[in-house]
Amino acid sequence: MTAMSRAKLIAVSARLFAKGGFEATSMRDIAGRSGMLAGSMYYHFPSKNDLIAAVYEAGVAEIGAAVDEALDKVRGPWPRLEAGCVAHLEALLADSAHAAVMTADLSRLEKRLKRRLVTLRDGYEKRFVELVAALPLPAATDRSLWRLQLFGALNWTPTWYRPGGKKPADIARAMVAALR
Amino acid sequence: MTAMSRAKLIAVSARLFAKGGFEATSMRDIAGRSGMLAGSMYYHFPSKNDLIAAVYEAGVAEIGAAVDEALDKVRGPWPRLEAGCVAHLEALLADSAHAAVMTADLSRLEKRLKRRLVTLRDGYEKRFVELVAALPLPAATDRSLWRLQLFGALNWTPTWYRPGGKKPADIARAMVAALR
DNA sequence: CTCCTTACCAAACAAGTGTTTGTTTGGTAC
DNA sequence: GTACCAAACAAACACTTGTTTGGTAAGGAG
Repeated sequence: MTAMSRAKLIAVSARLFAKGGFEATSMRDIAGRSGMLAGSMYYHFPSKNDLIAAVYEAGVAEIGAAVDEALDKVRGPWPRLEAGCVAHLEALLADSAHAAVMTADLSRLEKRLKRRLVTLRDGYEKRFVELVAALPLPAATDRSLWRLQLFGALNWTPTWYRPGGKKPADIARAMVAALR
Repeated sequence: MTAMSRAKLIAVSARLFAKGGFEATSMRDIAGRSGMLAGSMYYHFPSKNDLIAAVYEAGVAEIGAAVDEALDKVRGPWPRLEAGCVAHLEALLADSAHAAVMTADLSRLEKRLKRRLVTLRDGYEKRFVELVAALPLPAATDRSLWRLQLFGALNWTPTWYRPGGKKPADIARAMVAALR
């Protein structure tokens, strides 16, 4: 079935992209771990860029769904922000997940592809813009910068996080609390 | 003179590494912008990894000196942390500087090289460990996580910062203030 | 004037890149 | 049983990568 191979390629790609970045991961790497040869992937995806886009889209969909589900259960501005951040960080640090590609560096991708991915990412981050807008923060607060600060701290965690220490959810909660 | 070409290669490499990462920047890129051919660089550096190490070392030295100088002028735990963060962020966002390589991703470098760079980086960050240790924070605060949160927010800024908006120093001050 | 070092060029190397091509396989529909 | 199609293989494409090699102009030392 087409769908099965396609899904497998996306899953394998997500894992490799998250670990090594887009450029350092070759089509042969992905193909090998998916049980096929590099050329065969071009039956499923017309180019590497299209594969990257598909993986990113899957990642955004996954983390977006996780955050939305978490938000549905909670009421009140601060608890909602906290729940969103917990879901966000848990998705980022779950090694088997697609979502980790979201912290990948987009700067050296082709302009068209980059625009597409940035649009996807912005659509996801809109949730957090609204969550921050609902907070009762001091009037002088630059909410845009405040959100970037929170997001930066969360998105930076993959660079230092090691399984076995504090749990992702506890990290996220502590970070929200520190900014409160 | 050896020293001149060497310094030029390091400066050019720093700029390109900061913009495109280590892997995406080729020896031919660097050589071309330095007025020589790729092979000629091997007179100055035995390998690309050695060049990377030299650039990183220069970056750490530069940002370390900037932070130390800023700290010398200020007294009191909070003002000192603020001054350190301002110097840190200004060095990161100054496009001509070497220091921006410090936010580069080290994960896919060779293990030996990575260890060397991590050691350099830890030596630099020690300053901030001490700055945070001196703060009068609530007893329950996890200072290690608190510092990682601050550093993450600062180090993430290069991904969204655009010249023309808030000045780096103001961003750094706002981030310290938000965590206070 | 000769010798030697410095600093570089020009050209090639093997390995790896994304991608294209022609062909083969297994299965399903008429 | 003949057609067709999905899905893959095998091999090559042109190109880029870090690195190596042999040669060479410039300049100072003896």
